[in-house]
Amino acid sequence: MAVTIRDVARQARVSVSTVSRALSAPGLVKEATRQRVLDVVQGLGYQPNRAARSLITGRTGNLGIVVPDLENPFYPAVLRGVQARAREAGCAVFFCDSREADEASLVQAMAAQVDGVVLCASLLADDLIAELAGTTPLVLLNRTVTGVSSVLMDSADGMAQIERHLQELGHTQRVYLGGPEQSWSHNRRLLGLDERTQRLGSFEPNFEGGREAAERALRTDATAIIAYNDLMALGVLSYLSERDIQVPGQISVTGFDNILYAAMCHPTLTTVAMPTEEAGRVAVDLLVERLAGGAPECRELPTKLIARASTGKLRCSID
Amino acid sequence: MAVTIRDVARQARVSVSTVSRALSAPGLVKEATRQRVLDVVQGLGYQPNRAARSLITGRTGNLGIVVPDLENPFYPAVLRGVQARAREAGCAVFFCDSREADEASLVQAMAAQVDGVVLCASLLADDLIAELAGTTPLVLLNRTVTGVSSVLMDSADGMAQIERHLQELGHTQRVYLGGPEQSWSHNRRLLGLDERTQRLGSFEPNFEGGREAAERALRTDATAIIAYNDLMALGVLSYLSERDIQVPGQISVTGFDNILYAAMCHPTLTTVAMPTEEAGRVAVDLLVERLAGGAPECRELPTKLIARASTGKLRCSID
DNA sequence: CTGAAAGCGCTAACAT
DNA sequence: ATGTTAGCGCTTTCAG
Repeated sequence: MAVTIRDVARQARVSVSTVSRALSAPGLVKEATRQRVLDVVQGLGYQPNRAARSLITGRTGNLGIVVPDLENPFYPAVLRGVQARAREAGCAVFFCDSREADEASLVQAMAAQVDGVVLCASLLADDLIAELAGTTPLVLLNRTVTGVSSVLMDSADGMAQIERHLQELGHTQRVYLGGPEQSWSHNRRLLGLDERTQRLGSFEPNFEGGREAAERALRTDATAIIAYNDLMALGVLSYLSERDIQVPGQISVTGFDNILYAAMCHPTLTTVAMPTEEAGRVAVDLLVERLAGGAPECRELPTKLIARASTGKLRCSID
Repeated sequence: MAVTIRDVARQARVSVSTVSRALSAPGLVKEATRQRVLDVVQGLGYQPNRAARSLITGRTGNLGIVVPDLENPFYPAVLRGVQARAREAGCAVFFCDSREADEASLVQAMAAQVDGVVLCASLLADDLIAELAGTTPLVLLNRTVTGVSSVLMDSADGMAQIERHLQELGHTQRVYLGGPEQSWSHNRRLLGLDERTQRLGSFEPNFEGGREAAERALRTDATAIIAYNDLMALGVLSYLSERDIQVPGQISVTGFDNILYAAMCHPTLTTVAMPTEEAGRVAVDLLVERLAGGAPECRELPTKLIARASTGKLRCSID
């Protein structure tokens, strides 16, 4: 069996309560005693049993995060931010990809063994989320529900920046390839979209979705394609390249998220940088504040256009 | 407070032990009683307290995974496999990116609250890993240490397939851009490399590393560049594209891993498909077997060349 | 400042 | 087949 608090107590010639205090309430113990205990702890390699501790305190020291799609590099980036900050707060973090099961049951399952969970880009109904938030401290990411903390990225402004950029380049015929209709991000982006920009359906927010969308987009007379996210934009790029359509010579393309790959593809993708890691960190901050008894809070992080090679000045196409 | 086993017992008019058995040893309880208990459990929304359970059983029902770099799409893919299988086994999973801290301490920290951990592509010394494996059930991924379970992907054969492919295309001048020297995968790939292929240093296994490596590769007279992994290959592609070097017209390029982007980039990348998700699942299987008292075991998964557009027949370059 | 003792919610003997 | 009971390792009153 592993070394327990009793072993430490015996060897340090104090009671178990003193050991406990020396570790979790240093102020309540005489410095000399504390030092002695700490030495023994060190020597024995004692690690408090978390199960026993949380059985009594009701806290686990763990957090959970539920993301919609680990395959979208956006989420691993959020994960990293979450993990980094959680570590600082002394928490370990569970993860779940919600393609495995429905979000609600995943959150519920996690709730049993974490102090709080970060739920990303959830498509659940408002009341369901509110209900979950009643069960376990919840922080939403790119989603809002009244009374629930959330970390937002300013999608509307990001989209507005794209529109401005495209307009400066002379593109009057623009088309937006939409993401999931219920998605908060999609709807926020709509807010930043120029009313003259044509909206085209709702597509899967991935590479394949982008390819499908591109096919539809080509049937319009648009000279600029605004994709819901980078993954879709990549699909668009791939589709156009197959058809030997020059980007940005004939058509300009923009993405959204600034995933790593946006800088690696050809042509490099004009997109909107999302503060993903930062958002992950802030989500943990909000969770921690919540656990400390704070009120729900929303924080919106700025986004920024990254102009790259996939957008260019409008040229009169000759065909 | 949440509903406890006593509440269930009271309402079902049985003792707590019967409730406990009805849930964890169905065979020991009369069907009728069991049903009654289950109904009450359902009605009350009872969820056993995991801390209490693990305090006594010594099991947590949790697994951990430590990866070297979440930014490499390879690892999110492994994560998904791990999570999927872990869910089937009723386990939740913790994750850690080892850029946060050194692998050993991460594993050690996890060990305190999981039944076992999957350690991916570790660069730790053999004896350190063996030591960790003594502390907590461990399964290595793409790494071997005697006496420790591991899931391997056949890198040597994958590399051999690349070599064959390139040779069939007529490339006699080939250069290999190496990954981290201590890395098991790197060394296995070396095993599949033709002895006539030139080896070029050791680079960071990411996009930037690929760009640096490309610059070096261009100083050789190679007509085919074999990159350690896809991320590096993408860096190579980007570098060559900037210098207007045609791929595969002037130089062929191969990657390794078959990350999603390998199919999205331009030209699409010839690479070796790694069974990432499968490996994640197998890792969990091995862990579960280990926990059930099985002996350490190694499992090697096959790899497969995916020929795409970045490789082509050798043409006499005119310059 | 320190110790003794009472549980946290559950499982696993041990009875019946 | 079911009930009783003794802890798992820890924190936290309550006394001193």
